Amino acid sequence: MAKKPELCKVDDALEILVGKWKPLILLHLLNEGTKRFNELKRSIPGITQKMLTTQLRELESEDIIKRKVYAQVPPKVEYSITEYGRSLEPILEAMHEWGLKHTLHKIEMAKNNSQTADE
Amino acid sequence: MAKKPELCKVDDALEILVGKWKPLILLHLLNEGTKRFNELKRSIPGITQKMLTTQLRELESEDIIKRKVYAQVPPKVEYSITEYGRSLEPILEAMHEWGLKHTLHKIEMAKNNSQTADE
DNA sequence: CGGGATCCAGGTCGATACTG
DNA sequence: CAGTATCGACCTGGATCCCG
Repeated sequence: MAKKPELCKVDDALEILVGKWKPLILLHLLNEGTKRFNELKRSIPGITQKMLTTQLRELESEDIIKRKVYAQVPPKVEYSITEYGRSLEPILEAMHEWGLKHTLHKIEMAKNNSQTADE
Repeated sequence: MAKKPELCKVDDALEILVGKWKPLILLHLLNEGTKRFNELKRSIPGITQKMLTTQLRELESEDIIKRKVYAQVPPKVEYSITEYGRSLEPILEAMHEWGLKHTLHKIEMAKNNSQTADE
């Protein structure tokens, strides 16, 4: 852990990951490689076209994903993880593992609280 | 990486960490142990009392930090990381390291873009 | 097919003032 | 000292409609 709070770069990493759909988008591209726009849209139930577009654009602007446009009709656009973006995989993995434990931890906390409340 | 997107728990971890001041608060408590309310406030320039209070309350509700109140006048309240909260340290560390690299990566990208623009 | 443009609701955050 | 209460600005995200 860095000893100088004023040099803390955690927020820089968070900015990349924060966004209602970004973790899911990254998960799909990491697991399944290249995907087209509508493939992604179908893979992520509930997302709107607008949100998919904006979140993809934000990830692209940070060089996390790559956008490849084919000059043809009908249009074809493919998205994939960049080599650089793949460096986020361990962090996402760690957060997922922690999230799993946290789910169990919350159940434990709820049990203890109800016991205390019963006394 | 989990193969089932619908079971992705990254967002659960993200929810704990997201908040304008939470990484900084955690960093201070991880590095320096127990701290009083106003000690934290002084350690984090720019934060308001309201924000410090609400972010501390949120972290406390997830069992990440512990709040100890001394029944005395003037009031004295101490905050510290819980054992459970300490399990976040590797993730924060990884995000900090990634953030450092990302800062350099952005500089590289900016160089390449300006070169391309010059052509 | 893969978007862009617009409008709007809800939440986050900051400034300020007050309190036991 | 360690909060709480209130108000308002800003931003994110959702719904909807249009376009090459």
